[in-house]
Amino acid sequence: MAKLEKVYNPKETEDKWYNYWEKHKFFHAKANPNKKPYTIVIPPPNITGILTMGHVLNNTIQDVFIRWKRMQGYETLWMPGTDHAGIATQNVVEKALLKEGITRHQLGREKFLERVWKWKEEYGGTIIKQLKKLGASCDWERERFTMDEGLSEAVQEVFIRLYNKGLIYKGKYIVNWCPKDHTAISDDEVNHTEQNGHLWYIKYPFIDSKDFVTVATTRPETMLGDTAVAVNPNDERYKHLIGRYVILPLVERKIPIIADEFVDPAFGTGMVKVTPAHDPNDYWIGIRHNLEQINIFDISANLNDNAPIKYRGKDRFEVRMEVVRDLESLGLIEKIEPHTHAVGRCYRCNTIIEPYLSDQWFIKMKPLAEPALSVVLNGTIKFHPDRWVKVYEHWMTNIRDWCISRQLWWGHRIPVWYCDNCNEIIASKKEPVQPCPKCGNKTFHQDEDVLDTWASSWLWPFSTLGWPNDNEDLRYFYPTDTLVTGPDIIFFWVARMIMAAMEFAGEIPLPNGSKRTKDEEIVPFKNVYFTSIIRDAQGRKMSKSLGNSPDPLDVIEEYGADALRFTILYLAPLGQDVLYSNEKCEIGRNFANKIWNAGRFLLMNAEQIPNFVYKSSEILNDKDLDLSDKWILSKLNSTISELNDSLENFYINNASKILYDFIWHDYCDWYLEMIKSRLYGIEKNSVKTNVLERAFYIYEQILKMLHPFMPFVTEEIWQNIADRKPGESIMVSKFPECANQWINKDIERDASFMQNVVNAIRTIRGELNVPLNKEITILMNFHKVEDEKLIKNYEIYLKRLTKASEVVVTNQRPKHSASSVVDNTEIYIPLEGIIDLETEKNRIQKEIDRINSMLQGIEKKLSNPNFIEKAPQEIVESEKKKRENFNLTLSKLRKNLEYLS
RNA sequence: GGGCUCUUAGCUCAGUUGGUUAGAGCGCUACCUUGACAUGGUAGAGGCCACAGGUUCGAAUCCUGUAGAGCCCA
Repeated sequence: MAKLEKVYNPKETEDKWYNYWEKHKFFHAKANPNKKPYTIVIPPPNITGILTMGHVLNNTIQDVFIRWKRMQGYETLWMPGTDHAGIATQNVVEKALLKEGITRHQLGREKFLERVWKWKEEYGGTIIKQLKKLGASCDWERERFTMDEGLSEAVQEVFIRLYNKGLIYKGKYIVNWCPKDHTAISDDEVNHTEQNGHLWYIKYPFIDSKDFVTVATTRPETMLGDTAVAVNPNDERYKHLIGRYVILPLVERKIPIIADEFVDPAFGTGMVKVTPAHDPNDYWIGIRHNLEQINIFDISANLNDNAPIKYRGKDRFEVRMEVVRDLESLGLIEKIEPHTHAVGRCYRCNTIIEPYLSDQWFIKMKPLAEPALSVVLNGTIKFHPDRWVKVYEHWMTNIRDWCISRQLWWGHRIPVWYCDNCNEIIASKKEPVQPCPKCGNKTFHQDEDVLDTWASSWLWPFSTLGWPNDNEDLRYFYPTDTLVTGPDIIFFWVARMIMAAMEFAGEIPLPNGSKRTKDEEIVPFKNVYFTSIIRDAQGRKMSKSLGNSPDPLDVIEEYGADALRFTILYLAPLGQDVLYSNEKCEIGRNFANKIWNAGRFLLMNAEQIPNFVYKSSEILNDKDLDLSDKWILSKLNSTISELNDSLENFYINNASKILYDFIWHDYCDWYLEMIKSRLYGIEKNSVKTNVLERAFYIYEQILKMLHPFMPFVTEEIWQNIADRKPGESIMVSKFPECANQWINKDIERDASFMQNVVNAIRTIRGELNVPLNKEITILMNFHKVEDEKLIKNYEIYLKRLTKASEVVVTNQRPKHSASSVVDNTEIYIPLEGIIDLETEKNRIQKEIDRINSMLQGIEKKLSNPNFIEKAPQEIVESEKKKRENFNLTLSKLRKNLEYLS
């Protein structure tokens, strides 16, 4: 049999077993009509990314579910892959080019894309390699990429169908423009932050008098694009001005004063400047009043030729100061007030967003949102924790159209062709071969823009399985079961996946070929688990600039992947943030070591019994059972049951605690300590064999339960405790099931009585400083004969666990002894010469006080007639029972105290 | 402005449908290298469950309000 080192060393085992699992294709799933499928799609990490603590949490949770279901006999697919991340990837490659002194424009679109693909081949797999270090049991043979041929086809297919359905349209609209990335971004890619700024009050003189009006603005530079001044139609102060004209200073443009409901009379002066091309609200005012839209910026937000000559080519913030100076010199600044307001920034590069008028493609979201909202509200899709339903509902009911075009080169090019002659729009995957339906021309050019990256990831749950092409895997593995993701992408991704699925997945045939009709057959997943956010020990978000994000690979190197996995699950309650620091991984490391050493203990004992060989078996050896065995089997089975319940209900953190407590405190602290009595005692070898075999069996059940959480150490030990054939693995063994017949509350009560007696004696030893090397005698005066019988039967345990030489039953209270009362059984430890009377008296007095205060609480309840009358009978009864017991205990304690005096 | 979460031991947090002696890990104190493990064992100290009302026989748990912390949306 194997010999284990004293301390578990993860470095020697992790890569070995990961390679073994891959070699035997344990991660690979195949459609199997005889089994139920269980599917998870990975939230595709960005190819520019490296593994973060957030990924560790997210993917560990997925791996736990996947490994657990796989062991339960499901055909389990964890679909992996990566996301092409349009802006991020383009930025990375552009930066690399810049080092060579070239821009992407010098290189040209085609050559640039070649470079991006080359970059992707070289570096794009980093995060995938890192996931393997973590132990992720993804089906790597199926790995997908959002720019794969198949996924690209899905994206084009969806665009064309939605376009033909009238749900995609193109138009000149004001969008969020990033002046650094030179692209539009969608509403939810803009982060709003409060910022200190100013409110400038600017005078606009009337065209026909020396008088003026005053407008207030936070962005004075945009006045160069103003085409009106607006007031609220109900604002009595300004009613008479409506229809008059003012001269726009610096520009000398004549602009009207108009009335629009949108204007808030309480803001500033109640008069606002209107810049339809550079403010979303002004844009709609402009549409309503048919105002001219004057774009004053170029794509970098420098002033363009629509601005007066002196400002052209200059940056927007430089021009802001210049405009203010120029207005001041003309005496047109009335005042400047400090003002805080929300400023939108690009989520990728933090540049301040410029509302910008441009040609963009949009998806009409309302019709897609309705069915997607109802499947969440009616519970077909469940969120964990469920409070996210409200957030989802709010967003879905106020949904706005999705700007899907991006002015980038890296991404899915929009499958739209324009007739070179008449600009007719034709949506098509390939260049049209038919002449233009409008003018008959035969040459076309494709739209220059690409699609938002999320326009491919929203199809992920079915595009990764081959959609739009029908196939067996798609029919079998769709829909997926659980999605594990961060709440920060609930709108970007989760909501849109549900919308896409409700629109398209109904057409996927069921495995038997029939049509999907029920919601639960169409939705992309049944459960969404929203993970916590990992913060540092001070509660700050992990960020590059703070340098407070540990590299998970360093952590794995130092503590082991199992330790990291277990620790992060142990720390992460559902829906709450996690405060993480590397030292906390000691929880997981120490736990792994504890389990390791329990295995080591069993193996060492196996050597002591002649001819003992542990043969792994699903069958429990139930010969020579005693209290400790029945107790641990009862505990084992209730643990299995609670563990499965916790996992079913997504209380994964609770699951980790259940395992920790059972393994450490029940199995190691009590059970292994108790079986030592028989293993080291005078029992026959056959008894020792039975006891040890059972201990091994329970241990193997433990390893299996723990495997989804700590895959490496459990595999390493599992392979060592018995002879395993090549190709066997704990990861494909059967997950423990609860055997109800072993759960026995009477046994648990008896065991806990004995444990309480042991604890009471240990407390005496501890508090009176009686070291373990000094053997003691235990005298007991029993309250119940059954308890007396019990202790007599199992006095070997009592002796071993308290280091006592004998246990004597007596009804005499000896002089100079320490005492305790457990379930009204009195325990005396004669300590002549050692015992400090004062210490012992204090100890007993403290116990008397404690019981007394509890008793008072109970008396109070029982003396309340309302309680007797209204509380359920069994509660009243149990309180009465408690009162009786406490009174009895108290009288015994008091007698003991008297006796010492 | 609207919405959501959190506030329990020195620290980080459990406490899943109201009745437990309110728990764990870390940290702290004392003792212990005993034939799995010092990455260990045994014991101990430490809590008016943020505050104020209310519902109830009974509230850490349900409701309302207040204060503080954080997040999301506009």
